[in-house]
Amino acid sequence: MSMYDKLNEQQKEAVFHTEGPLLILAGAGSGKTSVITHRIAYLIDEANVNPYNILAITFTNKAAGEMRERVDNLVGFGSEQIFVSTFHSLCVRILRRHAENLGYTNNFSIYDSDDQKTVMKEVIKKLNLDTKHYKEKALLSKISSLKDELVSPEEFAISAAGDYEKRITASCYSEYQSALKKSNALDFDDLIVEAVELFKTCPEVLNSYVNRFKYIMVDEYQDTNTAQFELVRLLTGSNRNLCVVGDDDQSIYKFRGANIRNILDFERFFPEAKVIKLEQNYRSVQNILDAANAVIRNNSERKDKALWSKQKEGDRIHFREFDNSYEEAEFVARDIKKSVQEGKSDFGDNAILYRTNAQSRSMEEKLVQENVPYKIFGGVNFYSRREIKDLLAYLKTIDNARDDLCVKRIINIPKRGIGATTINKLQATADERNTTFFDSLMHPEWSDLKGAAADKLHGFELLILRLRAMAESEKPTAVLKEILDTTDYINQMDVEDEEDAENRIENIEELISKARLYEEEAEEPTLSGLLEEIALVADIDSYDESESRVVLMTIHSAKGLEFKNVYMVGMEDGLFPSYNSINQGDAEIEEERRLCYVGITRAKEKLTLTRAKARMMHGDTQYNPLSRFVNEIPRQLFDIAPVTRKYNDSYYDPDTSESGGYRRYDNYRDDESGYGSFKRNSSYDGASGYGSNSSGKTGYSGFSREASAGSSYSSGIFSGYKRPTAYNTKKETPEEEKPFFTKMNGLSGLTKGSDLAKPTGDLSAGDRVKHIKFGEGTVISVVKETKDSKVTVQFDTAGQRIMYASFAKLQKI
DNA sequence: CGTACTAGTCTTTTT
DNA sequence: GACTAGTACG
Repeated sequence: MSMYDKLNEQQKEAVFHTEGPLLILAGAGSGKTSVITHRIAYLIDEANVNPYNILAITFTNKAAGEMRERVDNLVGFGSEQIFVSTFHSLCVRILRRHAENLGYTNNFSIYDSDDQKTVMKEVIKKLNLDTKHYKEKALLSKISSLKDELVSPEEFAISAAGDYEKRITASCYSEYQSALKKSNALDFDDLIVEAVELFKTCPEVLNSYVNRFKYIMVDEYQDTNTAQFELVRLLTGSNRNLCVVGDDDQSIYKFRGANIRNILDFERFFPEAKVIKLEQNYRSVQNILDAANAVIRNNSERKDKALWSKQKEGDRIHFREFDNSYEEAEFVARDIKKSVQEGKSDFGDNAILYRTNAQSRSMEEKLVQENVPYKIFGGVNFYSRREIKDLLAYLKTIDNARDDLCVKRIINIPKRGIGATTINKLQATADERNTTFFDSLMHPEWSDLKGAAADKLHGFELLILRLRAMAESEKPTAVLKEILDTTDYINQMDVEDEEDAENRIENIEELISKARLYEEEAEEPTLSGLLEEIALVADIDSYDESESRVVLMTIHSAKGLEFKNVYMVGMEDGLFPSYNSINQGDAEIEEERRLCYVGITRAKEKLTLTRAKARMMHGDTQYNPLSRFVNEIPRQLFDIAPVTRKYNDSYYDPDTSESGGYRRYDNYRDDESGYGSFKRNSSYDGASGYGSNSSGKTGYSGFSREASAGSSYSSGIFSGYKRPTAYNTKKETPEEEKPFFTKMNGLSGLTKGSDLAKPTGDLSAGDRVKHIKFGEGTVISVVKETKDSKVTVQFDTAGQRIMYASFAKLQKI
């Protein structure tokens, strides 16, 4: 029996079709990954294709790794030779090699969105534009979509000629590009655009890649934009062995430039293309599939498909409605806990999916309270934390001398007495002489700076030069440690309190272990390589399905994943679909609907939809009607059907209406008394017994993004918590490598003011206490330490925790 | 030059 | 409500 026997007819057809263009329309859960990996195996084993000639492009690094692993299991050897990568890392690899052809050096920096903003802000200033009217974010998003469509600054300038606003945008675009180029930097979009540019201007370079990549596969093809398509088209060359896999119903990245035409027009570009539809779903039970089909049916622009399954009917879809988001979260947390306790699932089988990252907060709070282990993906990026950005800016400065942005970021970190005045002078000189900022600071006399100011600059210059020399021979981690040592960074950080300091130190440790991991795994570790890897990771890349923790993420992030139990929370019009899409029109609603379809089809066995009648948004309470998508699901599929209502029902009265009515959206924003903005402040929260948050000013700020159940977390400050991290938690730093920071005075220099050591009242064993996050509990023991007391508390619902009294804000009751 | 306070923006989604 | 950038003042 061969490994291809378990494939169905359509899947086999796709696997065995090796020559010529192939479009696979793969419905959700139709065994798409299996087809891709088997096809690669078939190419290697049966069609005698050299693995070296295969290129597979995926959406995330995680998907790339998985694909390689699965191919590895199918073919005996050679899978490491396959080039599996994301669009962005593929382009970086190519560009590093040929950067000179485009006027960059091969150690170019990659700018993230924060960097982009900084650059654009300077552009706006330089062009003397009104900062009130011209927002860097809006300009950047416009520029980004131009790049997605491969429109150059010059081309856009021509098309903008007659339009004043457009002309302004055009000049910003052009200035922004030259600023990047001067800094030897590329933004995310440039990676693709410049690779295409390279191929168009250097046919011999393109040729070398066409010769190498004789067989190309693109996963999640519905999410490619015009630039990415062009790249693939060029790479395919005359080989024409391009296989793309996608599902137009799962296209959810239009806002990022994804062009649905790429899928709809594939056959126009490749008239000889074979098209195969995979319509049998292997993932979900029939009820879930029926719900998904019922929702997506309401979209008009789609390739016709009919998902079917041989699976059993399964559970009904669960629907629950709550008064507010706290009750919603509490239900989900308890429902998961119950399911695990009854042996129906493992924590890791459960996923909580939401439309916006902000919704993770209330979920997190209740999960902590119920002692449910979880992991949140997305949200604030690990690498955008201040201390991490600082250290990376040092590394980038060392790596790429032309990166003005980074130099300016760290020139006064830690404080060296080099202020805005000096920086402005140096920048002016740099502009005048058309050189880099660093060059300018090496010659203070150019800017008429002497005495103390010049000395300080000289000191900084020497530091960077020394570190740069060190980087020539030493590993990135050694350089990183040297930076921390010489700048005394840890002790110089200005921190809010000890907890903040702990947080940041852990983040820095995390960065070091990430660098160490990179050094161990990379064939040829370099500083540029490390920085590149950091720039291109996604949070989701660290998802490990073998971990026993509830997964929290946006529906966008969940694409491509599957879970036994899925909770889709916040099913409210205004949240999902979002206000923006509702105001914009049908195309946007259809995209939201596809998102809903993606969410539903993540579930294998159990799908639970929840909705809160009242929800805090932007600081005030919103009363949103039930999501229209829930109404699109036939009521017989639910265990408890939602109260149906018509779209333009009478207006909503929170006091009398049982489950929310529906009001038209026309100008809801202008009409203060209208839909959506009933301010009732804390009275509402108070009534439901969840008002605690308004009093504690720290609110959730000390909250972790990762937690684990059980008592294994009983050492270290703020036990029970792990800091936010983008990394695989399985790879803990080995114990013996940890003491790195102990030589630096630890925390002693960090503690600011005396309020930290102030006792929270004398606690002793047996006292009943209340904690802002864990609720009530009993003190087990109190251990006095030099500055503080370590208190062990047995919480009624959140298990046993050890915490420092002064930070825990324990209230005696 | 550095700090502390204020005002504005944000929350739709991300490689 | 939370975070950030910008500004006024010491």
